[in-house]
Amino acid sequence: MTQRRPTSFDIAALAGVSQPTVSRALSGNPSVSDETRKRVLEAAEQLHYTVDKNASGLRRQRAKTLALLFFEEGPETAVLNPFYLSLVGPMVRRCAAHGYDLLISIQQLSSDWHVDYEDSRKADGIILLGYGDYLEYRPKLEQLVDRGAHFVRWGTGGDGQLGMAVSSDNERGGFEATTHLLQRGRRQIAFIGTAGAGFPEVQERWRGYSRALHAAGIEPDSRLQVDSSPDEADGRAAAEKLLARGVEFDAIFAASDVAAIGAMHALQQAGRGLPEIAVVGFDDIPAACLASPPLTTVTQDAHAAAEALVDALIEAIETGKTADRILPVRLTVRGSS
Amino acid sequence: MTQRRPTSFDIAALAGVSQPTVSRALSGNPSVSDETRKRVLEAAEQLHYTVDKNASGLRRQRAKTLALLFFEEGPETAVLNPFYLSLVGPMVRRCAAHGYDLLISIQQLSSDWHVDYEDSRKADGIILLGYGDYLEYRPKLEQLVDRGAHFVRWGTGGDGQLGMAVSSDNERGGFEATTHLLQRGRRQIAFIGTAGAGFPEVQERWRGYSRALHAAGIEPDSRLQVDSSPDEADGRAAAEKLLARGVEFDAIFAASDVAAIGAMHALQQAGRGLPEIAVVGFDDIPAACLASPPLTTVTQDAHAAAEALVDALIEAIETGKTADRILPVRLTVRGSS
DNA sequence: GACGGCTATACATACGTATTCAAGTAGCTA
DNA sequence: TAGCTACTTGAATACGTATGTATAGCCGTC
Repeated sequence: MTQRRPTSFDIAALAGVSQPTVSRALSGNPSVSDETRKRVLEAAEQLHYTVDKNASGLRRQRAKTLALLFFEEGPETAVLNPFYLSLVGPMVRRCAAHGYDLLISIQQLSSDWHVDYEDSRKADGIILLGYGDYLEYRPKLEQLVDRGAHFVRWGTGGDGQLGMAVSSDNERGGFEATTHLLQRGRRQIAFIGTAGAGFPEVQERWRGYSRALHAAGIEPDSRLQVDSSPDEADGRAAAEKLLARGVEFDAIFAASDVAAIGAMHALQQAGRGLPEIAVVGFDDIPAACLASPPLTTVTQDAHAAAEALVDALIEAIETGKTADRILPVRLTVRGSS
Repeated sequence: MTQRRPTSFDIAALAGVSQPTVSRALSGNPSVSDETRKRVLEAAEQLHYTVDKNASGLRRQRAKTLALLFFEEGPETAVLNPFYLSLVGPMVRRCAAHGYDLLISIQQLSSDWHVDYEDSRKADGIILLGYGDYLEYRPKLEQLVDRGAHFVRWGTGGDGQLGMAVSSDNERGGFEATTHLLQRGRRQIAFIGTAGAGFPEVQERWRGYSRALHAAGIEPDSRLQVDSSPDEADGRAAAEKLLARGVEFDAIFAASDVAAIGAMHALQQAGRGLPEIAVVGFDDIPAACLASPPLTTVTQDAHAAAEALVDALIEAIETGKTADRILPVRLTVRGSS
């Protein structure tokens, strides 16, 4: 027997007040007397009343919901980036703490995602997660700005980029990882990752790597750099390429954990794993400590990242203030170095 | 310059019809003439009109949204189960294909999650993800049923359980994994996992394991079974316990990948990894193929699982039909066996 | 040619909330 | 006691859509 769910009128009747008073009491409006508020809350409790999201959103033109947008370049079957996935939990919790819901969506780059969410009032703001160069998406971001939409993206900010950005201190991470390897006595440190244009984060990591080498009086050797996307097979191929080149190297700094793990596999297969060649990754995905040896890596704090993204977006929505944020990183030393 | 977003009245004015006609034209109501529908669609396109979710949901008392509910037993910092996380992507896509949105939420077991979602009309149905025994939550599920809520859960169904269930064929998976090890010539196969009451899935996997042993004329040995939760450290501890018992064994079947990887680490540390002791896991989490050696495991098809959950729930919402679903599993042989 | 049946559209309304505005009450001063 | 303020509460309304009911036009039939 499913009875109709209670409305604010039912609460009002039970508490002996009017519907507007119920609304005010529940939303914390200070003009309601303590005594009345107490009666209303009791009535609401008793009837298991909860505010109707649709009605509330319609009335106040705000959904109290954020949309999390995963960019996707490959086919539909692609696995989502594990670091991004690890942000989901903390984001949901942070949203809940602010009284927001989180809506998840995956979008092909080619689609009309820019009209989807903000427009249909399902969400008050958008969190964009996707590797790559945001310049490519600039026209879409411009549309968002035109429509007065709020959004944050994960990635490097600065230099005329649109909207807010939250990112790790990639340069610092690259510097620390490389310095760590130098301190371990490594001298010929290879870099796996696509440091070219279009991958600003990897580029920053490379700059940190380069700075650390210079600080130790070493000139970066272009023969020790191999392009690789964050992908196990790609990392493996990159390491094989390095081995095939015949250039001596005693360590690898990979711009992503997944590539680092692939590289370790290739090294082990060639019989040149530890202690001959040390490996350091970047990201600290959950699988990093499951690898063997467990991967030394630059930890991006998923909690901090998730909270910064959510906080920045909600602040923009509610106060209009916008500011980029750069999060500290930390080297996590495990067995692979 | 952010102008007001267009409503169905704006479209109506532009197309020279009434607002109801716009609504009918856009929702595919057959009583609208083709000619009129065409004009309406053009006008909608021109103004970038999209239906207001809140108003629509309020009017039709349906949100066109599903809620994905992660159960959580530990502290707030706990990492979400990787298999569940890998369902998120496919679920989102499947929901989108049905015209639904997906809302994500994490709930402590103790909280009032049962009133949250369905009740506030944020979602038309709930997908429950969480290890453990649903009997424990029975009172909450009963409340959901009482209120006429729709929900599916991932886990074993049957025997008087409430609501719909979708699960892998756990018994079959256990059987295949064990048979595979037997075919590889292994005879003393240990089982890592809590097979007792309260963990019906693990229990089923154990039954498959047991059936395979019997089929080979082997009696399961209770000294070869160790409890373990799906956790790296726990799996490691379980393997150490096995080693300490001094009972001979030449293979391990672990009821979860994470425990299997932990066990492999313990074995390697003790110098008793491959080829001495083979390991097979269950789940096929993304990290399984990153382990070294890559883990042989029982693959639960995340795509199929996600689609089955979403399809079952939407069918229940829209047609009222409910039916449990059991998904086939498949052994993925990698290096660890 | 009147009437029934059919099609396509318009009119009116309801969904449940939040907020504006008005009104009522009590407390206080002159 | 009149008048003013501060504090609560209620009445009325709007948010944008979907749908039940009514209406207008049209065709065909006896």
